[in-house]
Amino acid sequence: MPDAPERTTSPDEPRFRYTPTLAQQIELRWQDIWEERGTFHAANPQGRLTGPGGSPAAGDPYFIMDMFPYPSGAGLHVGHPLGYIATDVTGRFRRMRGDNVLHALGYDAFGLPAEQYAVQTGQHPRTTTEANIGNMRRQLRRLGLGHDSRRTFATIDPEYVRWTQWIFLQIFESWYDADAERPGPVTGAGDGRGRARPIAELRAELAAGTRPVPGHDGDNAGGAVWAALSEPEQRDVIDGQRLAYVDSSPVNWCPGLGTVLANEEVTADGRSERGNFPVFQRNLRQWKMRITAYADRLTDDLELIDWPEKVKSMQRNWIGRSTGANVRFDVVGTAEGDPAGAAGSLEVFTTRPDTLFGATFMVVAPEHPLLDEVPAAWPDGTRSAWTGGYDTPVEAVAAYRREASAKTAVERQADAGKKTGVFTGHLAVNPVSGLQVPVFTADYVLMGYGTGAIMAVPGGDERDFAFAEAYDLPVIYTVEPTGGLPEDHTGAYAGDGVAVRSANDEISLDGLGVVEAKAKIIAWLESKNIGEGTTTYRLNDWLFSRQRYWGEPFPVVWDEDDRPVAIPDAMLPVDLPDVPDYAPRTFDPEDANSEPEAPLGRNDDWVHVTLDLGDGPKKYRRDTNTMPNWAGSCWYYLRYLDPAETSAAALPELEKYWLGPQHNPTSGPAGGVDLYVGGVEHAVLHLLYARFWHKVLFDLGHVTGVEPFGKLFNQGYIQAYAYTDSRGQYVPAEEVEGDEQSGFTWQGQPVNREYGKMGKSLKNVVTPDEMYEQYGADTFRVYEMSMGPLDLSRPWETRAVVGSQRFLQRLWRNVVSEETGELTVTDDEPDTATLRAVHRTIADVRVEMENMRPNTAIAKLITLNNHLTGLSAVPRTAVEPLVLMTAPIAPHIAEELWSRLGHEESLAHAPFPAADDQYLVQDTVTCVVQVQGKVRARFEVAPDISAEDLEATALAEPNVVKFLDGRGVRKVIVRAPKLVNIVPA
RNA sequence: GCCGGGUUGGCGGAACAGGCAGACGCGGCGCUCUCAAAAAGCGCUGCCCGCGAGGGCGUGUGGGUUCGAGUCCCACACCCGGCACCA
Repeated sequence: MPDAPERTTSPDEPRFRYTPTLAQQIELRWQDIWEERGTFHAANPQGRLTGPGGSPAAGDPYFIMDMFPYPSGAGLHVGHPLGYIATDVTGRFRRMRGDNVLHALGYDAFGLPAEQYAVQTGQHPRTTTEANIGNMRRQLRRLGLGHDSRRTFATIDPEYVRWTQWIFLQIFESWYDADAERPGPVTGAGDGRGRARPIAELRAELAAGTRPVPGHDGDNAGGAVWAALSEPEQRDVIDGQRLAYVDSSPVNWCPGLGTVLANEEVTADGRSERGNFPVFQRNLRQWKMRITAYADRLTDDLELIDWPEKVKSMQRNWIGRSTGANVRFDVVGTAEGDPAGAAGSLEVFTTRPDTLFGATFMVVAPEHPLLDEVPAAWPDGTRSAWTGGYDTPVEAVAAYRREASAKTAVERQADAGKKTGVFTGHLAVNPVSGLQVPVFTADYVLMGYGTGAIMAVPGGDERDFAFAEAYDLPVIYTVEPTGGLPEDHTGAYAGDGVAVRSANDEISLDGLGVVEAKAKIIAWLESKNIGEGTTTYRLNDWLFSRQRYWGEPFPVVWDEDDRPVAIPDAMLPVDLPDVPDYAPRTFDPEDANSEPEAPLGRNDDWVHVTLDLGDGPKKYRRDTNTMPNWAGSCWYYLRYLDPAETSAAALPELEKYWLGPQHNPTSGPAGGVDLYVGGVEHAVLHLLYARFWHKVLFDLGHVTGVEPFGKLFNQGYIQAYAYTDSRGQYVPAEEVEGDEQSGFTWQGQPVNREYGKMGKSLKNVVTPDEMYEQYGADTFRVYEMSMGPLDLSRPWETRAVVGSQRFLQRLWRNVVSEETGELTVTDDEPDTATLRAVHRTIADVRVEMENMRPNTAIAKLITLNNHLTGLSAVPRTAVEPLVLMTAPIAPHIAEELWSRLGHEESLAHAPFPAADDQYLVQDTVTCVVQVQGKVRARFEVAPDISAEDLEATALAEPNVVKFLDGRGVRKVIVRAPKLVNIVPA
């Protein structure tokens, strides 16, 4: 039986009780008043955006931001607004403290789900997306968020797209000069060198001959080498240096979605994060961004920002910096009739160059180019176990490569640890020992990391050891702990120790520790020009194109030589064309050999154009890719400064004021948004990409700080229980009865409880609209904020919401008569106990709010409110501070009470109460007496009691005497006035 | 395996800097008001023993430091999240 006692106003309920109906009236009215008065308008230091009533900027700028929503068609559930309420509470608090608070909300509206939803409903994505934004705006407005409505926008707005494309072109028209001096803070081991510079400067330096021509030998003095190149050759050189570039390399192709994806959008088991389709590695010509040029700065500058350690470490891991050396091994032609002859050299990356003497074989990834040619016959000494049963290396390698490419990421992962591989027939020369070592190919070496080849040191690496064991390869231990390895030692030794067996005629590492040995061998390798110290990253360049309709078109056309040409700024934005069909061309998810087909290519008139880009009308082909939806979220914080600005993405003066380094007392040297709240799911996606773009913009002089987000806060998620019946079907959660002890039932039958997300299919969704209806927005806000600390995930429990409602009802009743609606407060002086309670609460609530702990702030407000409830009459001077302190959390009821208390101005800008110290001192405090650490007595004493008096009083306590039980006193610890601890003899 | 976070009543959670464990809320129990119920108000509510005064136990487990440990140190177990054959 559903038990749903609808809580509506019953006839005999007092007329002026704070009911859901009244709450709703109050809330809607104040929302209109705020909007009319522009209460939450933040004032820019200059220009058209001013504060409430046209006021100029005053107070410290404080920029607070949410990760903006993606307007899906599903609507909101009660979990979504959690972060928005939290930022609103903080913003309202800071505003009352006198800060100039910038808080607004835009919409992240391009992307796959919006497109899929549109395809499903058969409407244009713009239509459905705009409808979704409208719906979401309505639901959020009802929450009473104190946003500056003049500053909202969506990433699909043509003016916004224009600047997204402009930033793309800034990146396209830049290159990374690793030697250029860089302004701004120096972090990590960095030398403050390396920054993006305009391509025009590169071209000028190449022409002037002050810089060698990349990829072309010869002395470019006077620009001779450069001048000798043809114009197309020059353009190829330039295009190869751009921070946004097109190249053909292995990318993630997802036939099920019909698009390529960035590494960050592919899960560890090789599937698309969205849709969970298989992803295949394919060589395709695609746009990339040279994020790897920023790998060091992206790692090191994490020191400058106040972010959760978890997110910082996820970014560090993702970038995956490791230092070591590249070492080149000569590869020898071996068998007679080997067509390859001397096959040149094989370069490996190692973090342990000090173990070079222990390299007894080598391994290259199956995709490694060395395998394109292998010896025709097995060299002498080839063991049968190495050949995989094939007669020639050619067959063996071909078979292994086939096998490896057919393996999915899942299989590859499942096989991790189990070593497979095959001898390639190649032999290489260990440059320090002179030994010829066999070159294997095995899939435990990845082409995408380092050089795709390793020197295998089975004595020092577990994986190499496992391979050596499987293929019967020699093991040399070159590092031993002091005292040597035990007789029965088996497996690799990867621990600390000193080098042994590591000497030749020219160099000896023996006796050196790992660190010293590394330095020495690197110096030696460099002197012989067979290797050098280097740093490698797990991070790869960011794949930036998508074969989708619903995204920003690239502001680039291709000329008749098939080289990219930027669209001039004045011709931006490049709008999305009308196409007959905007659905992506998707394929059988398993069909790795399908080819991406961009929907923008379906409009010939749009694709093939004649444009005058400054050198007369010419024929061009437009780029038919679109940008990933991360593009819009990479810079939206800048647009809040003034979304209507037409001369720049963001005006420098505004950027400096709101985002620059030290723009307020708590802003750090990197500057950035003062508080950025959102879920942790974007740790290596949006948050990494946005930092990258920001650094490019910094290098090019468009922003003054090196980081976009000074402080990041990850809010927890609201979870919910879901229930399944005996067949495993979900049943409506709101109709389930019972509890943990008695068990849960639905319509009389026992059901199973699960804990997790809220979702339609789980039949446990609770919507904000239901909460507005049944309790009002203020109660909903109080409940969400009181559930626990903001960074913790916790279960939603609708029946507990009533506690928050009772609090507000009691607060209402402390000011207004439920019977008559008249004000009930008195102008009498509060008694001392009340004054103390008020000022204690003020002092505490300030601290809790400063530290973003609304849950404990609410607890203290409730305590004060309950104290006032117990009084025969509530003094105005006691309840007014309470109303003000409640305002950030429950703003509507607070405004209403404030206005009924006779104040004409909104309290949104009223000063937050300040505690008067004289009421914070108690005239008595409770002293606790412990005997051996256990509390045995307590009594009231004056706060300034002397240690001697306190000790004497404590020792005289009857219960203390009883527990001392005649034993003497060994020691007395006195912490006047609160504690005495007596240690018996 | 590595990295990050966590484990406190029936439930969500408090506890500043090592000093009264369990604030506040939900739920539960009792009382007041009421013809009755709801709402509201008041009181109690960690577990165990005891009529009571009171006592014993108690913050995942085991040890340690300390006059005193939820808090600090060591070891372990379990849970959540991330990464994972990254050379």
